Amino acid sequence: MPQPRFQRRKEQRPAEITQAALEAFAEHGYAATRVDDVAKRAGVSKGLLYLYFKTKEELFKAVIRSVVVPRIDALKTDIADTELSAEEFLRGPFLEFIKKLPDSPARIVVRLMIAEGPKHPDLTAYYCDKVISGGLAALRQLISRGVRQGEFRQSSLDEFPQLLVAPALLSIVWRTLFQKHYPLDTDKLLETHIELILRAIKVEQGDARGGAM
Amino acid sequence: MPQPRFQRRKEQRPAEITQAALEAFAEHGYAATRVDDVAKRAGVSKGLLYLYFKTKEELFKAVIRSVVVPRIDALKTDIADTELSAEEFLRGPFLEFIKKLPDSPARIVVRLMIAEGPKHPDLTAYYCDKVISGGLAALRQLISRGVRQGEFRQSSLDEFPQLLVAPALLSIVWRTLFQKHYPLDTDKLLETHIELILRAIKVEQGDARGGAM
DNA sequence: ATACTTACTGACCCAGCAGTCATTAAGATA
DNA sequence: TATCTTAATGACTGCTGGGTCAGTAAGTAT
Repeated sequence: MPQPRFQRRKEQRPAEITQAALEAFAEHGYAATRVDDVAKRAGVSKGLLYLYFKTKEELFKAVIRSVVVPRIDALKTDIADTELSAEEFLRGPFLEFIKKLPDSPARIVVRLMIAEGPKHPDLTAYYCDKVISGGLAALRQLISRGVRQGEFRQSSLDEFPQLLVAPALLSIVWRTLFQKHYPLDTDKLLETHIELILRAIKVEQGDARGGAM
Repeated sequence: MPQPRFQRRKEQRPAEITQAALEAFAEHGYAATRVDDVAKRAGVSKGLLYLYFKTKEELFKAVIRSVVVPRIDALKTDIADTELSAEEFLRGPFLEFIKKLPDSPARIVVRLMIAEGPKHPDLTAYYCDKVISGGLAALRQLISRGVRQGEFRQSSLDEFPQLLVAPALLSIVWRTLFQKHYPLDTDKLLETHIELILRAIKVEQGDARGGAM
């Protein structure tokens, strides 16, 4: 009794296809990936793919959205709900969060957004709104809390929360381009960064804990 | 009397073509740019372009090289030759240097490298060697000098000079993607960053810990 | 069973583009 | 001026790959 040549699985198809597309885009980038290749990876015909996604561009947007939404929501609720002090949060959950980025699908999304973003203004606006504004607002809130509670001195950091994540972006880019030519311990880099920032913004106590880092 | 239909200008052509290509790539990215469009921008026929560059990929590599080489050399000699103290150098020439990046062709090169780098290992190796290693070594040297002369305390920063330029990378990316949705004063961001880093690594006054560890 | 709906297939179409080459004319040489 | 070299042209080609659609068969209702 032969296997049926295919199964009808209307529900799962879109997710399977975006997952396959993510992998293909990760390897070749958007422009150089053939729709046919995505379909093959998903174990599906090209025709079916076009049944779920009107164009290659629509597929691209769906891929970005599928990765982006869950992650940023996690960080936002983390910051809102935590019991930790601002410093503890930065050293703990926040550091863990940015450490994971360079090996997560976020890496692929960042590369895709940088490469293709300018050609897709609506997608960029969406990304800006969902990821950037939301994420930065959450960080700003965290820093303000630190200032309010006397942990941190007043500084320009709450005007530029981007500075907290800049090294994460660098780590992501490094991983995609240089890691094998020029290895970099991104975990340690990110730890060092948090350490430096905290040293710069913490209110000085009389403690003069000036040890090397 | 009509203008001659074209002029023979063997010397200038390559530079004109790479310049045109840079502009075209900046607008559409590498893959989506047609060679014909580059030729038109350069005021030249496609055939001529192929006389100077064997393939589109060769043209791409030439573009990257044409932008990258002069800039990084400038920074390296600056650091080697300066009379300034390390702190003065960071606040002065270095800050100026990274402030210029987000509006310079470097922005385009960064985008192109992130998008296409993984597909061109030899180019990435070249870039890594010329730009990254060189630039980072120069920065490491600057920091070490600061430590040696008692300006800076020993820190992990000289292990990760990347942290000095991470916000510049972020500024570049921000400019290419979000600037019009979500304006950012990158100059001020970079100033803030230098300020924070210096506060973190400067030996505190009255603190006599020198170079020895 | 039988009829019916629709998820799914894959051969096909054709626009668009990298790369070629026979031809043209700018400018050097004498 | 006549001759030669080669920078420069642009029409042409072959192929790649996005997108289509007539047909097929999996599942469902009766």
